[in-house]
Amino acid sequence: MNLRERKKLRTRDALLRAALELFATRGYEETTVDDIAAAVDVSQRTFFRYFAGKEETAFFVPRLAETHVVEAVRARPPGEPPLEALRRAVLESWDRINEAVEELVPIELHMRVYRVIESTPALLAAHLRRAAELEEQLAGIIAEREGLDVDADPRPRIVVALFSGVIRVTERLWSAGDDLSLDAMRQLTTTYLDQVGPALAENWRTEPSP
Amino acid sequence: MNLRERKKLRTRDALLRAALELFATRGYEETTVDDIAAAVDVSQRTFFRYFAGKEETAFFVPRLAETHVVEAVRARPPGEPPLEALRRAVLESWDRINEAVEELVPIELHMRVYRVIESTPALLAAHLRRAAELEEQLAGIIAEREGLDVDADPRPRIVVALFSGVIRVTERLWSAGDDLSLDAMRQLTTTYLDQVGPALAENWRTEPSP
DNA sequence: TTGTCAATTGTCAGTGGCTGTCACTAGCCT
DNA sequence: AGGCTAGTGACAGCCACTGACAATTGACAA
Repeated sequence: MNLRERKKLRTRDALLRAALELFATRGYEETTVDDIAAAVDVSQRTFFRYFAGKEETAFFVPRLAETHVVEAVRARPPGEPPLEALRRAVLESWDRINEAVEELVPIELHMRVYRVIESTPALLAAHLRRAAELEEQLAGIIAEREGLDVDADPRPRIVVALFSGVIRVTERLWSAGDDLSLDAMRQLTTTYLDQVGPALAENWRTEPSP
Repeated sequence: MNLRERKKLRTRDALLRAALELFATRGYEETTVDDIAAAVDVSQRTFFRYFAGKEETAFFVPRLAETHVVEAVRARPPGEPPLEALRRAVLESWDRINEAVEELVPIELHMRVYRVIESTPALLAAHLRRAAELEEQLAGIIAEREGLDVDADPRPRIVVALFSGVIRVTERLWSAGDDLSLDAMRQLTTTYLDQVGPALAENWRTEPSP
């Protein structure tokens, strides 16, 4: 790796960390891009050469997490019922996610930023839009697993919608609570998913759609 | 009603209609607030005295619809199972929604704007955030119907999350399709809800939570 | 009517996010 | 060593949005 490229990475990471630190302490709206650039001693223009916008810095870490979740779902054994696959994938991927995140920024910082995301209207909106895109991706994967056409059979999109809905609820509760540990999240998620599990058919194949 | 107040309403409606017309034809990002103000021949500052932001004009009509849905859910007989109440409330409220909308702007225009909302990232994000707020409201109503505490029992938030997830999927499909009629929407919604219905317990009370 | 008061509006100036342009500098490669 | 190019800073400009103040317009009483 070049000196040039190393320098670039260092600048990007510095910008990222400075931004997150400022968001977590001062708040998102209260932080200007100039503040971030100044904290790293680069021009505002340079900031925009590394990130498409202020928002992107806030979602840099979540993006990592999403990637891992998608991979985890893809890695699930094909025999597993869809909802089960989603559940296990999510629960299992968190450990690896945590590792990957820690390499970039302290998890503790990410946690604080996550709370900012949930409590800042503009960021929450962006978060939900990203979640919607993830849903679309997952629906595609589920459909493929089951050998279905996403646009012909409603079920892939529906399970994913149901599943994501529950995840959203737990995310919100978790970020609002005072135990921000991984275990708390896992606990909350299983509890909430268990409220739906018994109510959903275990296997589509034994119950063909009309 | 005063001349003053009548004039105000006229200005607001003119701004609203001009904005929606411009969004529908030119696109949201391509329309500046100055364009909207100019179309009505008022200053940009005046626009911001009627609407908190450009976004608000795009969601003026959807806000109406949300109000009606909430009322429709509130009006459901208490004996009805939660999911059933939500389903009927939504399906039944559309007629009244359509009437109320038509008094403000041509429905056809609203339909076109809705497509713009779904296809403009910034608007889609805002739409999802609003939907999340609606969910919270509905969860409260459901909890009250069932005599539960929203924060103690997960079920209200979960049904609403599941229900809303399905509605979102149908909204997207509907707005992407080429039949923008009410009947098409109703058809799509019932079809999709029927895919979940049999999979969810009919009544919580016969199946107490753990 | 007319004069006074209050609401509505326009103008102006300024902030913050974001983009295009251009010249310059620092690292790369031969 | 020196030309090439990626990365940067400086500057100008667009757009959404806000605050402050002055001008205008409708409301209402004398």
